[in-house]
Order: sequence, then C-alpha cells, then structure tokens
Amino acid sequence: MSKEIAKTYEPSSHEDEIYKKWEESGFFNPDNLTGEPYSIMMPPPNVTGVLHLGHALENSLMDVMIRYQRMRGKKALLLPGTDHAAVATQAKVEKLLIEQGIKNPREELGREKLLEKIREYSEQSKATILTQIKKMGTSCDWSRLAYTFDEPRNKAVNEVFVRMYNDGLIYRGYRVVNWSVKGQSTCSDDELVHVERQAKLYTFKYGKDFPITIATTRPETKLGDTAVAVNPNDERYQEYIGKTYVVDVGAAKPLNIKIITDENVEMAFGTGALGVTPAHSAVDFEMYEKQKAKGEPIELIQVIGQDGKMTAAAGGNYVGLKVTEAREKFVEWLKGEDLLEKEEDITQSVGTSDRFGDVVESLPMTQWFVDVNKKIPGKGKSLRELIKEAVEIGHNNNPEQKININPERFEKVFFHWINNLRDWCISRQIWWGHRIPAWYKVNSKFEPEIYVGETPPSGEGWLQDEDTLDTWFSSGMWTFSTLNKSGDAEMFHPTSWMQMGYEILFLWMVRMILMSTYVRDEIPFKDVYIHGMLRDEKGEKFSKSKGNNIDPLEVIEKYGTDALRFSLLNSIAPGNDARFYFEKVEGARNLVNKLWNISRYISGNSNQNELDKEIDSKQFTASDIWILSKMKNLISEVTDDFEKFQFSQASEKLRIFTWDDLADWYLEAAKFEDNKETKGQLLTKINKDLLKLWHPFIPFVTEVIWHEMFNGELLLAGKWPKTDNYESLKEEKFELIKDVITSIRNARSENKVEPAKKIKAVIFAGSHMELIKSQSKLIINLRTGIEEIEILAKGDKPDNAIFITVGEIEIYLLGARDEAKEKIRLTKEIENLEKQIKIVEGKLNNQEFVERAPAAIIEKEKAKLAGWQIELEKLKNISE
RNA sequence: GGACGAUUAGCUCAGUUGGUUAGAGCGCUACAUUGACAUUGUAGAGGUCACAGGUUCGAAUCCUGUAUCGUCCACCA
Repeated sequence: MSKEIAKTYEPSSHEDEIYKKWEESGFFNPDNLTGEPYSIMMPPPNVTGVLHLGHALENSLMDVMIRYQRMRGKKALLLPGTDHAAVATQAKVEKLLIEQGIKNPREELGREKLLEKIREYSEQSKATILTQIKKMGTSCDWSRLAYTFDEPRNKAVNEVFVRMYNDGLIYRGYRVVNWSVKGQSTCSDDELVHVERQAKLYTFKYGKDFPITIATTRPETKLGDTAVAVNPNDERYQEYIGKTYVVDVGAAKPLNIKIITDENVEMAFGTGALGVTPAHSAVDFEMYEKQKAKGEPIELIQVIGQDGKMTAAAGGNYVGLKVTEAREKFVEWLKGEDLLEKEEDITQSVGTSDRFGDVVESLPMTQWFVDVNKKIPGKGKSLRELIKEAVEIGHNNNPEQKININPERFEKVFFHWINNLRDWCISRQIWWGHRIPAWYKVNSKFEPEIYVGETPPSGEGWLQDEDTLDTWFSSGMWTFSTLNKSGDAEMFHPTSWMQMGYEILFLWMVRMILMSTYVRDEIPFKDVYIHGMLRDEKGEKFSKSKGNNIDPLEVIEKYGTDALRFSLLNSIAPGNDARFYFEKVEGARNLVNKLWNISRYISGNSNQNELDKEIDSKQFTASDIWILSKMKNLISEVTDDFEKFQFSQASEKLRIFTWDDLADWYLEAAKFEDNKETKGQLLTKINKDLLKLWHPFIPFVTEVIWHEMFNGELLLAGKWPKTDNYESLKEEKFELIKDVITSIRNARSENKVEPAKKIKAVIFAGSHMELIKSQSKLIINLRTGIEEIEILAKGDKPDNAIFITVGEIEIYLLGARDEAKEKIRLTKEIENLEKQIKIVEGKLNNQEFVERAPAAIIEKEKAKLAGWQIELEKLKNISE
C-alpha cells in the first residue's frame, strides 16, 4: 500500500472497478473452480419493479455464504435469475395502463398487444434488477442467468405438466374456486390474504313453514341454496333428515331444500344448522360432491356470475344486481315476510386477492388442478406424502435426502400446514404466463376431444387452452430447471442451501419440494435458512403505499455496499424480523473505515521483503502471544458460526477482534515494543487472515486492501484461513497487563487527575515480578500518564498514594491523590467486593451446592473467592 | 378459534445444550485535539432479564399459567 492512500476509505471510487475485476476473473463461474460442488439458487426476484432492502438482505445472505464456500475450496455456484411473476406483473402493468387512460387494457389492446406491453415493462425491470444485484457485490455466475419465462424454463414447464397429466396428477375439473372479479381470474388458496372486517350475521328461515332456522353473512347466496346441513348426532333435527322442502325465496325457480347431515357442522354454533350453497362455497361444494357419491344428490345453482353480478338463476328481481345490492334486497324481503329472526354485528375474516385486492368470490368453474392426494403411479405415495416425507424422515426414507429447516421451529409450522393441504388450482385466466399445453376440438361425431402434449397436435381444428399456469408452477422447478447446461443437474442438484423469508415458506418452499421429489426423485435442497422481514425503524413493513421504501442503491451511494451488507448481516437473528436504521449503516461504515486504517498502518510498519521469512517465535512478546491465540480462536469460531448459519454472530466476533483486540490493544502496544521485524511479519500475517475472514461480509474493501497490499491473486479466490497456521499458545499474561493498565486509567479518572499530569507508579508485583518488569514500557506508554515506574516484589506501602490492586499485584500512584475522591473510590470498590464475596460464600456454605454441583464449578467459585478475599484485605488495610 | 413467536439498558438487539459480577451498537455523562483512523481515543452511568408459580445445589435460559404485542393458519355458517 503506497503512502498516498487516502485516510478514509471511499467505496464509490472502488466498487464498480472491483466488481468488474471479479467478473472478468472467471471465479464467479464454478466451471473454473475445482473441489466439491456447492450450489445456491437465487430466489428469483419478481420483475414487477425494483429491488428493495429485503432483497438486499437476501443478496447479502446468499453472497456471504457462497463466498465463504468458494474460499473453503468448493466448486461454488450462485445462480442468478428473475421471475416473470405471472399475476403480479400483469396486475402491475394493467394498473399502469389504466393510470395512462386505457380503461380496460385487456379489451382495448387484446392478447398480443397487452403481452407486448408487459414484456416491455418486465424487460426493463429485469435490467434494473440485474444491475442492483451487481451493485450488492453478489458473486453469481452470470453465464447461467435464468428467467422463469424463457425458453429452457418453458420447455421444463411443458414437460412436467404433460408428465403429471399422464400420471393422473393433473386433472381438469368442475369445482368451486376462488375468483377475483377485478382480475377476472382464479387464484389458489395460498394467494388469498385474509382480512378482518365487520359484517352482519342474519338468522332467518326460508319460509314460514320451513322447520329449521339458519344463519348467514351472505343472504344473497341463499337464492342458490339447495340443502340444509345438520350434525348427524343432533337430536333436534333427527325427524327432518332426508326430507326435501320446496321454498320460494324469489329465485328463478322454487328451491328444493334437502335436509342432509355433515359431521363438520357444529351443533353448538348458531342454530346448529347450515344453509348449503354448493355453487358459492368450497365447503358446501364438498357436501354436494359427497351427496352425489352417496346417491342422494342435491342441486347446484349458480346465482353469482364471473362479472360479480347476480345471474338469471337468482330470479327476475335480482338478475344483474351487484352482490351487495342483492344482499340488501334479500334482507328487505326477509323482513317483509317476517322471516328474519335476528341481525347481529360480527367480525369476519374474508379472503381477498393478494394481487388485485378485491374480495374473492367462490364460483363453480372448470379449471386445472394438481391432485395432492392421489397416489403417484409406481410410487405408491401421493404428492402430499412426498413433501411431508422429505422434511420428516428424508426422501424415500433416506436420511441423506432430508431437508433441514433452520431455525427448527418452522418445521412445526410446516407439518401443521401440510396436513391442511388441498388440491392446487393451477390455471389462471390472465395472459402473462406459461400457456397450458392442452388443446381442444370437437370431432366429426360432435364429441369434445382433448390433447395434452409438449408440442401442438397435428391435424385441423385444435385450439389451445386460453389459460396460463400459476407462477409457482414454474418457480417450483427453479432448483433444477435452471440447471440445463450439460452435466449441471448431476453436479449441482440437490442444491446445498436455500435462504428465504418465512412469508413464502408455503407458497414456494413446498412447491419446490413437490416438483423436485416428483420430477427428479430427490430433494431440491439440503438446508433451508429462514430469515425474517426487514422493517423500518418504527417496526413497520416497508411498502409503496406507506411511502417508507428505501432504495438500496441510495444507501450504497452514501455509505458503500460493504457498510450496507454488514449492517444487514450483523443485525439479524435467524427467523426473526429486524429493523433497518441508518445509524446501523453509519456504524458499519465506520467499521469498514477502521479496517482500512488498520491495514494502512500495518502496511506502513512492515517490510514487504520480510514476509516470506519464517517468523521467529523467540522474539514474541506477551502481546504477540496474546493476539496470536485470539486469532486462532477467531478463525475456529467464525468458521463454526458459518457452518451453523450464524452470520450475525460471526460478524460480531470479527468486529470485536478487529476493533477492540487488534486496533485498541495490539496495535497500540506494538507501537512501544522493540521486536519490529517480528512484529511486521506478525502484523502482516494477521492482517492477511483477517481480510480473508472479513471478505464474505465486506467483499469490496477487503479486496481493495488486498490488492493494494499484496498485489497478487484476487482475495475472492483466496483460501479460507486455517487454525493450523497458528501454534497453540495458551497465554493470559497480556490479559493481566491489560487489567493493570485499565485499572490505572480508571483510578486516574476517578481521582480526576489532569490528563497532562505525569505521575509516578510504585508496583509490588509479587510473583509477577518478571512479567511486570518486561511490560513496564507498555504500562508507562498506554495512556496511563506514568513517567516513572518502580517495580519491586514487595515493600512498604508509600504514603499519600492512589492504591490499586489487581489480584496479588499492588499499584501505588504517587502525586495524584485526591483525598476525598480516592476515599469514595475505595469505598465503592470495597462495597462491591464485599457484595460479591457474600454471594460466593453463600454458595459455598450451601451444603447442597457443594454436594451436587460439578467439581469444576466448585473449584471455580473457590478460586474466585480466594482472589477477592486477598484484594479486599489489601483495600481494607490501605483505607484504614 | 388454532398454531408459532416476541417481551433483556433510554433506543435497536445478541445471549448455542442451565454455571464468573447478564453483553454489544447507538444514545447519554466527563475528559482527550490529530500520533493508522475524529468515520478517533480514554473512563463512566444505566438492567428485579414482562408478571406469577414450579423444577433445580443453581434459571434470562427448562416447565405451567397470566398479560401485552406480532405473524401465520382456519369451512363458525
């Protein structure tokens, strides 16, 4: 490092250049690396906009991991990509177009033109996202860049669809689905956001002569009721079960209401009877199916249409009305007929579309589904069982193929969830997405025909299904659909590690397990690391509507990428939410600068030519031995933390070593020690390994320093430090010296001694005579304000001195004592010691403690007590 | 309604199998003025670990319950 190097590190003048160097080096591409494969698939960000701080956190997590693994000598792959995010993107672009004055984009533009608009938008968004990923310093292999909607991924989607169809796992069925009127599309159960709202619960009868009272919050759907369900064990209704009543509530035709039984009806709730509307409730539809299977069918009457308005079946008074209008009208009618018995306010949770925002309707429709309960041919297990097995005992009961969820508590949530899994509706009526590979035609005998295949069928008259696939169908294959380069899948799958936020655990993780275990007969990843959400400083979610969004690029511009990365990684605990503070980033920036200056100092105080010479351990001082043992320990702990995904703990240990141990103690001491040559070698060795340990967290600054100081190969491809490179030196001598120095500083401060005032110290070192003598230079120079020092084994205590005791060592500071303040200080110390001694004595006098506690603990307590007792005695002597 | 978390210093948070006087950053107080770094240094104040029980020689840590907050799930019509 040359002398002109700036006093402060300026990220913006290095980062782009360094990233370019990394890219050009080829080390981002595992083809250029050797060793055991290690792979991470980047969860592809949606091309709905730009990246936010949450993405910055994810990029930091993935990159810290992949850099660590690369340095560990692995063939490391971090594969980047983006997600076309079907509904989300179309909804977004449609919204933009509406803002631009196009009232109904689908009608006005048509399929091809609208798709063109969406493609344009998504390409732009994609470009921005990729730039942002680079700005974060993410060391991913750009030669393998993937997109969920590009050709290789489309091929994979079609292949898997056809295979599942042929296995009978995908079926086309007429069922009640969630329908977003606003988006004119279905959505799956997992895409619903439940919102609490106020509603009215109406209790009524269909007619004067109807024997059972029912309750509902959706009176308008009652126009389509065809049954009343009661619990089979409910004695109140036994006599009515199986009977059918004809009622006229104003629908197009009088309703045939059959009294049926269902075990899920709770006797205690309301009247214990439930009006069954097969067309507009998933639960009721199930009853409809059950009745059909039993041979006692009930009718299905659809009274709400896809436009959210009442159908003709709802009757002349209702047809064409919005559901809310119809509701009022029906209630009016009930009142008029004196059928309404009760009207009460309740809070209700309703499902809304996560992308379009409207309350979804339940409508019966023909859609495509994935059957999660059907046995897979040749497997004897259902998809649900496959998913569960992979987390519970390992795929195919193979422990090597077990997915570990970290932190573990999310496994509980997973099992709870998997038991409630229902068939997955995968067809969407939007246009942006993978078109369903199914074709229809009517043959010469006027029978409908269907063809499902990877390529269009030959022959005339085939029309492809208009619908597209749920976006998770393609992103579920992400761990392997991305590995389409020859040999990649065998090399890198199952992937090694996957990080994700808990909010998409069930949306995404489960689908990846489903796809991978079914298609590849192996798990998608071995370890899942769940992180929490990043919130603003008030603890609120970042969102556009709140206007509290922060652009990572802004933060980077001001503080540098390293500072952003460190502040994010340092403040997260697995699975827990964290708040983002600019103060944190500022602190991180200061740390980066500290490391910069440490290196700057070291490079100025070591001779490059001596680096290869063997370090002469005979020249070691107490501080040398101390820092070397700290360093050895640091390497082992940081490595350990990485293996346990404890990133924030690793970074914290590095921070403490760097700032407290190295900068504040070791470098300060080094200034006053004589073994300059050895020191230079040691400093360089420690600096090198420290830069390596830091590199995954703060890649830019470490690479810049590395380049300035060592000029050799890139730190990116450096070898992770080994503890073996450090001798096992167990040494606590320097800790004692630190203690002596800190105590002197403290006593000066408490006595309010002027900083400039020089004082004399007399030390009775006892058995530490030799050590204290050898370290006297440090005791004098490290901000203790001592100019003269006298060291004896033992002696008569000097008068009028500040008295300090560090274990058996006695220190007297002459010429600085403030009678009153010293008295206060001594009293405080004595009180403190007495308190501690009392606690330990209490423990040791406790018969049960002595009998039952492990010997090591007891020994520790005894040693503690003995030390304190000596100190206390000395303090008492002096204060008399 | 169910499940899962959280509650530790003024603020934001660590605390890995129960064992020194419970830690850090920021903030605060007093001091230092450039010596690698003022994006700095030195010293200090500040906590009944939400509450109540229990297990244990010993609990922030394990168990039970309560309160408050948060998240997810759910077919109370």
